[in-house]
Amino acid sequence: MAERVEKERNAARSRAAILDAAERLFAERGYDATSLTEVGTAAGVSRGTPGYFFGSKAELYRAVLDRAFAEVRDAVRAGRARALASNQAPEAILAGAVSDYFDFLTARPNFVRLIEREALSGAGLLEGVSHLSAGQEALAAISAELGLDDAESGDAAQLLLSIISLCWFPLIHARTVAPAVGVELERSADFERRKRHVVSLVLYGIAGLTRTAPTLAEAESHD
Amino acid sequence: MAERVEKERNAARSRAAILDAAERLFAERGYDATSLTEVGTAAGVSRGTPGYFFGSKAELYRAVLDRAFAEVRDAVRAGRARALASNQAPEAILAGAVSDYFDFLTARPNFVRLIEREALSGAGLLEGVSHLSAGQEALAAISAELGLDDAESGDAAQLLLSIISLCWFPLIHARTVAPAVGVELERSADFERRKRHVVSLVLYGIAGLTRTAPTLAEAESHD
DNA sequence: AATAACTTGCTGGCCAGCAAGCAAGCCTAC
DNA sequence: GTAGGCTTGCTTGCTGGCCAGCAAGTTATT
Repeated sequence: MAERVEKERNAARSRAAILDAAERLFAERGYDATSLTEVGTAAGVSRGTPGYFFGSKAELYRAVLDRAFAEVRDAVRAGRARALASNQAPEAILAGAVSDYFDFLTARPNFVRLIEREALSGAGLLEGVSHLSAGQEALAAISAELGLDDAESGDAAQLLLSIISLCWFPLIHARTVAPAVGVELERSADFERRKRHVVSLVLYGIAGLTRTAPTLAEAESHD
Repeated sequence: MAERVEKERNAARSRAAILDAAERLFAERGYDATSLTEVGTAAGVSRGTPGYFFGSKAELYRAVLDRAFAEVRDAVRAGRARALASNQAPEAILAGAVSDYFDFLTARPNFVRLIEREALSGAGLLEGVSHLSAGQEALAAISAELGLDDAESGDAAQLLLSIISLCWFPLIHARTVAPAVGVELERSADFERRKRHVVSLVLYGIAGLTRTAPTLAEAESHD
């Protein structure tokens, strides 16, 4: 068998391997529960190499986050450009965007888990990161799509947050809350059904929200 | 100064204080990042007392989860009973339930964070816990409320999961995703606005979903 | 072309620090 | 005085950071 895998020295390759391994381990087990020894082993290098390249565990973690955010930001931009280029109706574009976002997150469980862990840890690192721009771009896109002016963009932000909530949640709670309320999310067909439900809900919601004009305060009928 | 606060021996009191402190610390910092020394200090007992009462760190954690779940299950039952007793229209009941659930979670950040951390850690402990019953009860309530029979209860489950997603997310991501997309959640007025949006979205969604009869497959207009 | 001087990728031993768990013992209420 | 509530001393295991060192290049000099 080919035991002669790849043993030539290659800093770029090692760095990338370490980043990959660290991203997976940090996402799966969390920062504290991941040792640099494990990262090194998973990356096919020695215990000391992660420290050699990244200085400290904290800096390695930071590097993992930076790379992940950069990837997401690029994807959001690409998706927005694609939506702008197409000449579909606003509702179809929205439906497509929601569907694409759902798929995007589903394909990147590491990213979702990393952010989730960050949120639980106080999110100190996220504040400085350039991630905000991706959200702002998405918000502008949705406001434009729905034809809302600045005064109403608060509603667009609320809607965007709802879309994110709906796409995000199944990825975290596929084995906790979802089965507890009778939603299976084991097979990909289950995820497809979930996605269709989310898209439908968002579309019906938009229809209702835009019908009820500027502010939607009077939709409330409770206490 | 009154250094003589409360020094009488009281096992029940100490147990409860340890559970309270552990719940807070586990929720805020996570399992790994919380030491039994910290739990003891926060509970006003010594380093060794948590171990004395609960045997091990893992068993203490388990006890924290059990107590939290029991509280939630009771709250769900109480809320359901209240809804059944009232004679409001289905939509009003749903709106009230969503609003109440939103408030319930907002008042229990520890619970939300504990479950979130469990979900990220593989959720081994949640499978056995009696938490499932709360979800099933809520599901039955919603199905009955919307007048869905068993064949359609899958849609009710999807809707329930959406409601939970929408109420859950702002609590986790008030300082991460929410500000990134332009939704402020700092003050309670911000949370009120968010709650109103969620209730509206759910109501509009229900209107759309129930209008489109048994299965809502054809609501899809994308790829 | 050959060799010496130097850089860079990577390893593994060492150490300080901290956490969990155990066990022996102290203190208080009965 | 004794049982149970509670503390404290200690062990053991593990982690991250530091560092010395080595080997595989790379550059400069002849």
